[in-house]
Amino acid sequence: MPELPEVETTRRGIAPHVLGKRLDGALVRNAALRWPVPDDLNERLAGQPVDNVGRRGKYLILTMPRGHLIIHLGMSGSLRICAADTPLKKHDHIDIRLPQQRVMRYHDPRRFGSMHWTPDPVESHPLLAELGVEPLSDDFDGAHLYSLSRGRKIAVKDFIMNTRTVVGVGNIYAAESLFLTGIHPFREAGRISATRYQALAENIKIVLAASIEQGGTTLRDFVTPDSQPGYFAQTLRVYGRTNEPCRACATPIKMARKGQRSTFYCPKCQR
DNA sequence: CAACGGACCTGCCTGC
DNA sequence: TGCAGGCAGGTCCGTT
Repeated sequence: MPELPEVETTRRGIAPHVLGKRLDGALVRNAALRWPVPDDLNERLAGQPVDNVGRRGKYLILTMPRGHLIIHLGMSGSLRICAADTPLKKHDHIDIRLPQQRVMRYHDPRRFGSMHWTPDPVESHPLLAELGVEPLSDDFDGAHLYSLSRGRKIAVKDFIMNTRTVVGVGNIYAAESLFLTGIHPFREAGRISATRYQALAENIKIVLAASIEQGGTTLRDFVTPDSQPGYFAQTLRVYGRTNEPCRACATPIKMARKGQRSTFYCPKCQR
């Protein structure tokens, strides 16, 4: 489900309900996520106030005096704030218990998401330590993409989706930003000019920021913690638009599969 | 090293 | 109506 805009939308949604609150532990109904949920999660969280609600790439990070709760939503995960006695839906795996009988409820049908606890500096956690730059930071620009890509034969779409290159760019926003820049998704990363990478970096920032403004992209079931859908889907130019006319030149949008993933592009606008 | 495909898991949609 | 097959927003890991 979530790429960076959906995770950021989730972060903003939960923050007012969680920030500064003292957690009353966790209720783990199903610990079988992508990695096992720590069996002492309840004891780790109990009684601790949340000092910060942050994000690194697609990881949400709740910082407490004794450590950090790290949450990844995988493909189908979501968080929702509700009363503790709200009837359970299928795949409601974990409740993070808040004051006054409220909970932050983790729902994840496919269970590709995960939850971790670390008492160490969060950036040293193995899953975060090797992550690339944040796309909306000043560290991310065309020069960064250009220098990292020299000598690489990988397709540019795979290159910008690699979390060591830059975090947060998933299948939707990779396709969209390449369309805006007029770059074919299968072009070799090492054979793209500095000028084009400058434009690509700018378009990645524009697309991600615009989607965050719209509350993310709801394709099937993404909703914010307050149960609102995102509205960026109506802005998509190529993703999911197979055979529909290109918004720039009316050529039918192509869909191609590479590995397990679909990619969408305009065969005329993107070279 | 870099590149690529498989793996994890459930739900939903299509077509026979 | 039932069932098989394909597809889905991520990313780690093993193999070439």
